[in-house]
Amino acid sequence: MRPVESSGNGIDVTENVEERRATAPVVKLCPHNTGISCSNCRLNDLCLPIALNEGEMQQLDDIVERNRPYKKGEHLYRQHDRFKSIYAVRSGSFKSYVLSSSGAGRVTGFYLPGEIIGMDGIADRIHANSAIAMEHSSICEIPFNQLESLSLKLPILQHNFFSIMGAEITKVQKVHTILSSYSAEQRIVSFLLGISSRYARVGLSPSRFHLPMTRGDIGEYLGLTVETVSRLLTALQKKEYIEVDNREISLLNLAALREIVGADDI
Amino acid sequence: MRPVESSGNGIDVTENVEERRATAPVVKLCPHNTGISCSNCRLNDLCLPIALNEGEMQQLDDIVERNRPYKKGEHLYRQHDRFKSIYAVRSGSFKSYVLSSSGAGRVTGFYLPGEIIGMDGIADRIHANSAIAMEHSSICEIPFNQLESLSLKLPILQHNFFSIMGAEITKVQKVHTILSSYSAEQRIVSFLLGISSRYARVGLSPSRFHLPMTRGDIGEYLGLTVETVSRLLTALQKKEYIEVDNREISLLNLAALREIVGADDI
DNA sequence: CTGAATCTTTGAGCTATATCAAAATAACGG
DNA sequence: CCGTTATTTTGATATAGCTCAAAGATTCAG
Repeated sequence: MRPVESSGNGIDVTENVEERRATAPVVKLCPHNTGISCSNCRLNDLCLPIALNEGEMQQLDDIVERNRPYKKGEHLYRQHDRFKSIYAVRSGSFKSYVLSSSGAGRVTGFYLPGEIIGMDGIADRIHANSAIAMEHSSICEIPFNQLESLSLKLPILQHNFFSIMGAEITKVQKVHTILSSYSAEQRIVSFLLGISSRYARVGLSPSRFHLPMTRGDIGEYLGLTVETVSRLLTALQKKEYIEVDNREISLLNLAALREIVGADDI
Repeated sequence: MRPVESSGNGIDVTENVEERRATAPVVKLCPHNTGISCSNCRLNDLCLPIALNEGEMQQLDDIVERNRPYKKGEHLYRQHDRFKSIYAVRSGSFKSYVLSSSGAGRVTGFYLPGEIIGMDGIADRIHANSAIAMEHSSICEIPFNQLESLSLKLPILQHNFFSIMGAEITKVQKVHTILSSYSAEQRIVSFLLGISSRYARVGLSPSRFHLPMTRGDIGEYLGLTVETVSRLLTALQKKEYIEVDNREISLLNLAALREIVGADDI
């Protein structure tokens, strides 16, 4: 009944990554591996190094720190920590969240492979969020001061980083629109379509994927309760727009889903 | 009954700016004036030129274009326009918004003096929003390509712009939290406190200010209806936490307002 | 200054989503 | 493998904020 093995043990995720890879060339490397470098990273054409030549990429490579993998539940940084680095997700996934004084945390973002996390600390050198691994994950740490220095020497790198920050602004603004004007159903669908295209970006299937986050996380992120998230996933399944098997999601009727959010979404 | 003249004619705003100036040194210059330069701009210590020396500021000045003022309702740029520049608001105010295919626009941001608008186009070189003057306003246009080039030469400028973009990310993420977890009352109060501190930043009174936007704009921004915005402003007035006279707002009980949003806000 | 258009307020009722409760399922540490 | 804990689902009920409606106030063009 379960079509794809769940990622419980933190290793099979890696296998899924290769297994579900769609179009991009497959490089046979464990993505958690620390022996990797930017030039042989399968994500280098959608990360900081885009369009850098070999020599430039080498210079970037020299400042990147590839730490040990993070276990599920480990923090990358915590709210109010001094900001030191930004991080590129190499494998696995993270969520960022804030704790309100009233106790309850609110999820502010999800970060999938090829995405940059930590930019919430750039402005005032203090992280505004906490970031935690949702599964066994690995990252490339890029010390920000060194990135700034290198960006002065490599115009393309500076340009790329401006673009990455700009994309983050656009992405968060999009969420603003979703939260301020979409119904619960539209939020969920928009979320699923967003995850889908983010997986597609790194060569994974856009129509069949594993959600690394809980229903509760999704609810916090979208401003809904767990119950509403659960009910709506069930309802969408009943309509045969999606298939839900715990955290495995299949998008069965893309056209209908796009219709729900109104075509200008994602 | 009306303590401060409304900004209907687009000129008295300027007068209010000087009149309500609190602590920063007053430079007697019409803020709409085009003869201004970064070095004598009263906003230069909270805009792009922070910490630049005279020579550096001159170089920045050389790429800044100071166009004619914008009349209320004029567009600075429109959704899908080619991205060319970012803009620093020198006086007046703008709002950014997106149009959904379903017709209704949604306000995505408000931009007050000393703030930068237009970063929504950096990532893919197409503006994701439209931007429109909410009153008679003037801006400094900074062509982005030239800003990038100059940033390679002036480390402090590069640093400042990274910080400004980082601040935009943090600001929009904050709105995410507000929309996903605050009640209507908390949203309104948070909004008022936010406007207050943004005015304070440019030396205006934090406790008494003019709202340049309509109730409808506020509602779209906060994911509420006009009616709810209106009702809640009335209710807050009834509690004597604020005083409302059309678009003139006085914050009467800061402590109570902060209590409502839960202390960790703003 | 005048009339039209826009914005704001207020009321009455409705509904989408929250809340509360509890059972069913899955994940996890030992 | 097993008991515990966390997550997910489902149901019943409550309510915050929406919708519809209409009057009042303000702004704006001419």
